[in-house]
Amino acid sequence: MRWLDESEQRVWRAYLATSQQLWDRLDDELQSGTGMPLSEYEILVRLSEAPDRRLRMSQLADLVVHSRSRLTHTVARMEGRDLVARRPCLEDGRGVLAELTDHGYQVLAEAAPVHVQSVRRHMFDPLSSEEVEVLGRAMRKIAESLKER
Amino acid sequence: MRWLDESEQRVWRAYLATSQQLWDRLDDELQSGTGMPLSEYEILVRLSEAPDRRLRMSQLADLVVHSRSRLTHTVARMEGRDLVARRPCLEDGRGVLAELTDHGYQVLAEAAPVHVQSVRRHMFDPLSSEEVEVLGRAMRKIAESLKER
DNA sequence: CCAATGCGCTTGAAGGTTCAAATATTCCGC
DNA sequence: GCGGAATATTTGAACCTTCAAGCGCATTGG
Repeated sequence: MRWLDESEQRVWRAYLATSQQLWDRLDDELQSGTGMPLSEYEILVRLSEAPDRRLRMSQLADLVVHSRSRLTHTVARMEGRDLVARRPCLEDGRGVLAELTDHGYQVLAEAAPVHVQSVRRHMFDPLSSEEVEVLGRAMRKIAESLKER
Repeated sequence: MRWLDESEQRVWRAYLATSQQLWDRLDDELQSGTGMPLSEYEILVRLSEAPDRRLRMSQLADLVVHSRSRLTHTVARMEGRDLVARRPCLEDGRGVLAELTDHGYQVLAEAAPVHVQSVRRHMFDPLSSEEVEVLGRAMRKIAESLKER
């Protein structure tokens, strides 16, 4: 079995710590600007981009990388705040559609600039365009490899 | 206010989704191999590297990127499983030292190969050495920039 | 000295996520 | 069509994290 060498170790730890810190910061900035956690914001974004602002629960879960169960609970809470609504799916009686409400759209429209600014400031501004490019490629390669097995 | 363009958008989403999936996968593989979540494993690692296998609670919290409160609760649970012990800090009566127990060390030693293999497989194997290098640099730059404000 | 303020950590409750099991519907082979 | 396996989602309890408040020790300034 092969261990990580010094420099791999450094990369791995930088990645691990920084990815947490970055998430925490973006989440904080969004929450203090809008009261909404980043994980819920992502749900609004995905719905807003879908045809008729609707998606099946499981598609949505995959897009935002949540478990089915987590999404069910989260959507239930968001439904209570009138951000999304649930509708039965006509093509498949087992399915449920989550739909962005008008109010949800409003909230999203207010939150978006706050979030975009955070992302720009903390992720893109510190990096050269070459670094951004390689980072994107690296993440896509990792994602690709995660799909196998 | 400047929005993200197409390609920035792609990078950002690839980063966001993949970093979650990667964490989930590493966590799953560690848990199914050892029963321990990755977040607790990280605590054992940091303690094992500290002089006398001890660290102040707040240093440890910073290293693993947990809130103080979260660390208190987690260490309490781990203490119950005899992975760590708490000792008073002699230099500062307010402080508490978390110390790795022998049993904790054992558990760590068994878990480490499982985890290292996951990291190698899912993070390093898919990337060229140039990509690894740039990824490390990019994450360090982001971390640096997060420190300011 | 010793009050006042701050720091390090903990507490308990509220909130969110996971886990295993339940429900309902569809799909498949016969 | 019908029974059985598979799929989509939900449920509720256990578990973990966050949040606000609290406790005790340390430090500082008068």
